[in-house]
Amino acid sequence: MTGSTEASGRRPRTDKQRNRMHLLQVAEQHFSEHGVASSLEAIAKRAGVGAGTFYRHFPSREALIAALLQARADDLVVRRDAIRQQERDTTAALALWLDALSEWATAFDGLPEPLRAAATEDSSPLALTCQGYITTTDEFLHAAQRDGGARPGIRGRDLFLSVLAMSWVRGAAMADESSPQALSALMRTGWATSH
Amino acid sequence: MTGSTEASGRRPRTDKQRNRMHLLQVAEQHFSEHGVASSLEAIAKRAGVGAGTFYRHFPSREALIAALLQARADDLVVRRDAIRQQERDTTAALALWLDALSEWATAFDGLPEPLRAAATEDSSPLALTCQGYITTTDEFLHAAQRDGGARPGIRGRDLFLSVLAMSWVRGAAMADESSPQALSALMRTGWATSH
DNA sequence: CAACATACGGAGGGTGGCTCCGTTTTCCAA
DNA sequence: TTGGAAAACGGAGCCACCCTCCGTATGTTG
Repeated sequence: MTGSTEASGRRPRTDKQRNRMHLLQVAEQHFSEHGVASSLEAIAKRAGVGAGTFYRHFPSREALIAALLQARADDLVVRRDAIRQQERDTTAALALWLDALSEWATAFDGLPEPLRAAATEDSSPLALTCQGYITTTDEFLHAAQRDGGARPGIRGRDLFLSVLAMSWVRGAAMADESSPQALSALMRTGWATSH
Repeated sequence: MTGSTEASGRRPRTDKQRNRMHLLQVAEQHFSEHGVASSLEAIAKRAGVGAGTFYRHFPSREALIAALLQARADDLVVRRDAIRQQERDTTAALALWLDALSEWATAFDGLPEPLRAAATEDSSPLALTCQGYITTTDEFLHAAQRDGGARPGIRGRDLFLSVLAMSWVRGAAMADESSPQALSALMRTGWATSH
């Protein structure tokens, strides 16, 4: 994936690769501690790198987030495939997939915000990622709808956005123990059929 | 309400009142155009007022938002009372109230964000406002639950947060025509009983 | 119309995003 | 091995924004 958009014949310089890796590690740590809205300069400094270098690697906050999520994409694909193979009940499968998505969307504090933006703006580095997961959601959803486990008239996009919304609320409702659970249940009742 | 927390005997200076009114008008306009996350300095400048004056009137963005919402509080109270009197079906009443809340929460772009924060942090100027509406939601909800129109095990707080979440998503899903509707339906299905 | 309280203005300090360009490092070919 | 072109780096610097502080101006009251 490194240098995917570069058409040049020469492979990237080693110091570049090294810096990129290091920045990603530091960013992962920093975002885990302070959320994705925290200072990018702080990350650069913590990585012992100039601001210029940082922005050359990741031109925007979203680009950095996209790069970090890339690493977790594999996990999600694995879970998706595991659900597909192990869970024959399409309704349960959809529920499991939404759980996985929800977990993914709360990997960092404040993550739902840029994800929501990316789900509508095509120009974001995160847009492609979101689009992929929306499609996957659509697949699970269609299967469940075909089997009568999910209401018709709902689209994958709606469910994806709902997951983001619930994850967004969860970030605030942490103080309250039971709200996240209640909200998940409410959402599930929303898409599932009533038997 | 003006000067509610001031215990002084003397009434506020006229220029202060004038500035406050003017700032509120300008802020209303500016937030309507650019959302509640836009620059406060811009509002001060647009109002022809120094930064100091601005912050003396509204020490924080949240304080300004709270003041702006204060004006709309009357509307909501009127709607609440109208629903209580005119709608005898408690389930429909709850639905109407949630619609009203949803409209309120989307008065400005980006409003759900500070509202969510206020719903959990007591120290916010918005906290009291949110708490009041949560209580009202609880009242409508309890009535509906008593009549079997809403599922048990849900709390007003959960519904309030759900409304915020849906409003939050709506801000992004605008490009898409049907998503808001789909999400509202999904949420309603979530709290209503199935008959 | 003092003189006192109150409010105003805007300079200025701090933070953070992002750019630009002189310097350094890497790499490859001779 | 080495010369030099290409690629990256570093951080000074600019801009936008938040917010505070204090000298100045303006109401207010006796």
